[in-house]
Amino acid sequence: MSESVGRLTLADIARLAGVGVGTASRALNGSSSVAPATRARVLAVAEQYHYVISPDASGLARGTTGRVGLVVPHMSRWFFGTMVEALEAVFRRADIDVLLYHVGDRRDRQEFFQRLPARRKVDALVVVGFPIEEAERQRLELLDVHVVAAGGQNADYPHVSIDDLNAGTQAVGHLVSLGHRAIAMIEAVDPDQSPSPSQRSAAYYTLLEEAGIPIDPRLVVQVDWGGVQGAEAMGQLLSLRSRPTSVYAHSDEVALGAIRTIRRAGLRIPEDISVVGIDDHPLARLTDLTTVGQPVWEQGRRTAELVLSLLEGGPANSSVTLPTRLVVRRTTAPPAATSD
Amino acid sequence: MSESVGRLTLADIARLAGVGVGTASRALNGSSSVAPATRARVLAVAEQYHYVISPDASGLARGTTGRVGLVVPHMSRWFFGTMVEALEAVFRRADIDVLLYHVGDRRDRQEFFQRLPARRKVDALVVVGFPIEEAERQRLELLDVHVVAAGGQNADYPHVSIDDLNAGTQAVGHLVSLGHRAIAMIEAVDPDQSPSPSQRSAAYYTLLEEAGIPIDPRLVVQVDWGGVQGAEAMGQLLSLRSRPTSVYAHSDEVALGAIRTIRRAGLRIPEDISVVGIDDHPLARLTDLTTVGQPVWEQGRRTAELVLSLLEGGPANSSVTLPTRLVVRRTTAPPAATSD
DNA sequence: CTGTTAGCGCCTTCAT
DNA sequence: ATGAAGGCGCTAACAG
Repeated sequence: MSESVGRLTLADIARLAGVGVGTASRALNGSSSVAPATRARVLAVAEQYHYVISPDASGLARGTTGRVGLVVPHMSRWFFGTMVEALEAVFRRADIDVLLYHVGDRRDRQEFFQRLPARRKVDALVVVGFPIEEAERQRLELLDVHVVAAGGQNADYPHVSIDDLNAGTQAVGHLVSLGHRAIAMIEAVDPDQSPSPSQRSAAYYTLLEEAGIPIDPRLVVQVDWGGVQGAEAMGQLLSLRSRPTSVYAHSDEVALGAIRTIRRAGLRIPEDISVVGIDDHPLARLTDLTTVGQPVWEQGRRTAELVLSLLEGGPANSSVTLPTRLVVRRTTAPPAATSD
Repeated sequence: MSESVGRLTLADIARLAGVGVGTASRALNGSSSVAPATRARVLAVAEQYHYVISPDASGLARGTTGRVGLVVPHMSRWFFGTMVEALEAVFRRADIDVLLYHVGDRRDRQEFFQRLPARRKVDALVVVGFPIEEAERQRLELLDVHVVAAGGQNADYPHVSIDDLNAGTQAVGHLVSLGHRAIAMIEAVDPDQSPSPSQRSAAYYTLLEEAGIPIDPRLVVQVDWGGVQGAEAMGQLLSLRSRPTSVYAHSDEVALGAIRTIRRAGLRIPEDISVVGIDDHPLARLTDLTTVGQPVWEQGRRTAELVLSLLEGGPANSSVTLPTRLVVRRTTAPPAATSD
């Protein structure tokens, strides 16, 4: 014999099992119309020779890739990592492979949409955590596959995310109802994204207005996403003549940075200053940070399920908004009584 | 005309450009032997119709997949995320796609090696951050592709990583040279991994012995990887009759948890207790944690390059060990003078 | 340099 | 239920 080496093909298995390639194929794919005995024989041979069908050849003939692409702007951040984990988990169960596309900075991103490296390689694309611009959307059409967005508002595509406006309202509302009036906000923007007007910020303005609290522009600081930036922003806030009694940060990571600065300045939390973030990052629990939790894993899971549904011809208009919830821990309290 | 809809094929492009499929193929693939004018024409047509070659069909004919698989035990942790980012960056530049396989817990892992979902789908496999067991190694042979390990000692495969023994030595050595003798160690083990005897622990024992410091088993606590676990371990350490003057944690995340417990207990760092970790996690900088930095991105980059080299027929025995370096910040200091 | 022709490994009618 | 044959989209070897 000569095929002791090299990869066996379907034809080999068929011959070895004494059937035609057609039957072999059907048997391996669990097609209904195959005699149980025949199937067993084929399966046995395949098993014995450690044979598995070539997904690429199969896909070529079938017209599908069996893959989905994930476009992610960050990998080393909890939110995105968790999201990817959830997505992968669902896709894996459906026997779909995950192709990873990292678009770190603006250049990566531009190149991704220009070259479209995912062309002809995926059955669907999941965009995680950033809004698609119109020009990008047009490029994506060339992919000619389903596109869904996860964890970011993307009006153009079916998406699953949280209600940022509501999340922000829960955070700021908590501060307001605690009696705070000098409420600062640290806006976190992704330096590599178009600085879209955040709903998390909108919540702040709306709520303060409703509470009859005049907006003090000096209490609003905008920084790049991240702990160090949060720390710096807080430094700025502390240097203010009339220091805020509370801080609303757009994310826990930023909040943690702020907390560090506050502590270093010798101030106590929450006695002197209250801090609230958004996310319910694992570190929030560790540091007793009051925050607005968002179901990250769930967002990933639902997104993947949405994709699977679309792949099976399901309706394309089924976006999902998941609830967030205020998690009160120990970085918030009523403001200290002052002689103001 | 009829092919205004549906995906164009190479044959279409060839016809449209007035050449044979062979020439079209060569032109698109940048093969040398094609008249500049001809190539230009083909490229123009392809461009005009937004045509790109089918990677799967191409791969089928060529015998390669153009993909590599990444096997990762965690996605939401900084170390792994960064690693993946680095790997992806290099592979992308080489026009190689990245298939992601997440093996979270032991069951995932077992299933991965049992089913080998990557079979026939990748040209190489990169195992990130965990040691391969013998049984698993045998299964991997069925993949019949290059396997390389990143960020973990895998004697069986070419790998790039740091020298854990050395890293630990730098950390503990720092404490010893500072004058500490009551040095505690918080060992971090991944609950989903085989609890291999860590070199980071070996460093501790060796160094203490060399310094003539008797080993006190109560000063060594083993916990699952993570901040909360580190915090708990520290609680245990603080409840000891003779409290340690310093703590060596296997990772920054664990160290940060420990720090939290220390602060909560009303003790000062580094005055009352020194803390040193390993990794140089971004948070370490934010929190002024003394640590032993390891070049994570670099490990990923080198690993990917090693893979590319292997794919081009390079030597298979070129493992790489990257240096770590002590980063002294503000959580370590000489022990307070006692009347001991 | 370029056109033609076999495959690459599998799926899917179409008959039987 | 099963075998035979055509086709999926592309590459490579061969003649020119």
